[in-house]
Amino acid sequence: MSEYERKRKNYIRSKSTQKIDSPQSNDELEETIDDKNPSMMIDNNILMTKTPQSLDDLLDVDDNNNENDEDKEENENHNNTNDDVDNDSTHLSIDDPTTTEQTRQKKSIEKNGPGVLDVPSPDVGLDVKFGFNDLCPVCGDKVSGFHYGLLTCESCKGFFKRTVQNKKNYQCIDKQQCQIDKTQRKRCAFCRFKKCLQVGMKLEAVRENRVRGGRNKFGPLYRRSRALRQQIMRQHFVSMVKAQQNMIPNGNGIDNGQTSLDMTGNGLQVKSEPEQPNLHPFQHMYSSLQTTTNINHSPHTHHPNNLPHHQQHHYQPQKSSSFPGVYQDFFNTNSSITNNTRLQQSFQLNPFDTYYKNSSASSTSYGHSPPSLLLPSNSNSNPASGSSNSSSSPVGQISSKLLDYQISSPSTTGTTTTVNTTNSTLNTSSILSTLTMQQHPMATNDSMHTDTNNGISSVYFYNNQYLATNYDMNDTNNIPETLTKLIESDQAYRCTEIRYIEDIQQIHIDLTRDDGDILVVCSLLDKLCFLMVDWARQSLYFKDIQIDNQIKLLKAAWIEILIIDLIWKQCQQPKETCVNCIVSANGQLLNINLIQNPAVKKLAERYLQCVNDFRQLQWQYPEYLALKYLVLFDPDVQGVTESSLIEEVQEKITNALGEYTTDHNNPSISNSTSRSPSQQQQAPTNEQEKFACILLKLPDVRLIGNDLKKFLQLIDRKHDGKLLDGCLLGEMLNGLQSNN
DNA sequence: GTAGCCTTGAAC
DNA sequence: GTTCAAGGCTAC
Repeated sequence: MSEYERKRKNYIRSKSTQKIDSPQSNDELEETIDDKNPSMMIDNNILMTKTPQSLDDLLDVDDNNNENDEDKEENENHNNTNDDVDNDSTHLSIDDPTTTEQTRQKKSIEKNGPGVLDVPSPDVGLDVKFGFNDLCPVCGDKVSGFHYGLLTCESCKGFFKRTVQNKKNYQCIDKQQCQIDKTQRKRCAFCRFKKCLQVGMKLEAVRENRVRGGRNKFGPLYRRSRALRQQIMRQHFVSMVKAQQNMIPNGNGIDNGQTSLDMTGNGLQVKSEPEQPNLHPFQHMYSSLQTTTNINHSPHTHHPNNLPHHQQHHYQPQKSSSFPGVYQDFFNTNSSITNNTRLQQSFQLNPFDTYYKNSSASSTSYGHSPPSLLLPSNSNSNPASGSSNSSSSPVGQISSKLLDYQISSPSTTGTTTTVNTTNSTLNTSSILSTLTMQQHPMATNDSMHTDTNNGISSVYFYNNQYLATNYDMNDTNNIPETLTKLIESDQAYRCTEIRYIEDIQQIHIDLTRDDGDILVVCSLLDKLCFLMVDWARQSLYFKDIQIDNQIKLLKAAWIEILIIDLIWKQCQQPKETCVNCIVSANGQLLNINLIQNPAVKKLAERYLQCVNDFRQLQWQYPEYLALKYLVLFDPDVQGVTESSLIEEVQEKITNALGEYTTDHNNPSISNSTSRSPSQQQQAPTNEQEKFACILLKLPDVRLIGNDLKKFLQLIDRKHDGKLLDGCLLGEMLNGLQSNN
């Protein structure tokens, strides 16, 4: 019997001795509140007195039942209190879910009246407890609880503990890419441990002094993880309920706006077994989200230098360390645990580093001059091109021109806006601070139409790179309001962005150069940073956040947003036209076979794989936008003070994305006629999984972003920090440090 | 070495 | 007092 089952039985046993009508304890209530979005609580209260009018209503009912394991059962018991449900029925929910479900639905109808059906508890209807909610992200075995930062099985917990405590040094006899699952997890300890780290298990949670008992400092993070998990479960549940609606006879498969599940007279219809989803990806998504929220932005990052003093000796990845080998390899290859690359500079771990040590002669010259960058042809669009700038770095000097232009660009509104710097402790010498405090020149319709000869064609040309070829802007049917707003906000920005596009498009990258044309690449990235900040500071919701928090969010998310933008752009190109090529932001096709640095080439290959994965998902413009916002609005970013507001936005967008993917993933619903032939050939993704699959790509994006950052930092270091000195890219690369 | 179960104790 | 995520124990 697993620990989980034992606990479950113990729990049921303990419940059997409780009074049925015993009130919920304060602790339980606090935990319930703590794990939920406050808005959900309000909705739940409302739901107590009204008929659910939408799936969201139903969802919130589900949420009421959908606590973490014990909490969930707790709620079930309390929800059933009025029904005088005995403990046998609770027990039956394990052994005979069908019977229990029928009973539950009957009781639900009796309790709520006709037309109101409680959403089946995941425990009995969706088998969440034994589904994606309980699969170890490392091996897929059954989860036994939170261990070292995330939900894992007992064996991986033990394995992780043994490895860290005993300073194991594993080796992989293959290519360090072994499949880790329940049956094969013993085969390769190296890859198993690697996966443990990749999914987010925390080294620092293993106690150096081996003190038993007690709780650790991750409590709040664990709670947040639970909240995220519940959020995902809710979305998943919406997908299934909607899919199920479409399958119900006489349901017409059409959402006529009356989305409440009126099962009057046939309460068991909903019992028709929901299509059992492939649940495993959700577990990975969950762990990925944990990775997203807990690793890189967490104050408890894996990085050794962030560890408590008493644990530091565990993680000194220096050659003389008593803890060598495996950690060096993982710090080297697993960027998910090495966000703060600057702190790693004392040890050589990165393949980029090795390469550049071996090829220093080719990487130190600035001899190649990118004329389009250093001397923007359109001097009119750069009124401050001759401005003074203290930056002496090549990229910094280039950036200053765009920065000066942006700072000096007049507001088209003709009004003066006071920037909200309340409570701000900004370092106004920072480029990012300066940019975020700028009043944004809002778009006007004129900006699209005044220049008939150049403007519109450019706008269309440019927008065609960003707007989905398979997305009809006029088709706003079934688009959640939140996403509609995002789209409007994004479109407004695209009109202003045109000012910079020409400058970007003039860039030319020559990959055949010995140095990979790194200066030009950095310059392009630097400009993209400007555009990204420009985009963010006028974006919906982001404008409402204090500027110092805006800066922190941007510094945490910038590279992932850039990568998502690039991937999106590439996805808009027919696959056949860019085989083995990266579609650069300047429109250039970069053949990765021309990349000479093997590490960079490998990174490029991973990027293209990621692009391919997104292609297969057939993600659409609203989904792309939502993903960017989800990356940007990360409440776990270190030092952010408006976490609840940010989390609120995150949840809002998550819900909207879930709703949209459910409504638009069905090829018959989405605008399949406008898909490219290559897209039509792609097998449509299971509609119940698309939401998860999209979010599942975020860890990949993060890994690619982290490796890219490491690469850029190494390049900069190779040039004594002068390559990116004084430019926005350099500032972004320094991450949160400069802001703390 | 693995993995299931047990014990512990700080946080709640 | 309860919870739950640590470490420990031990059969395999």
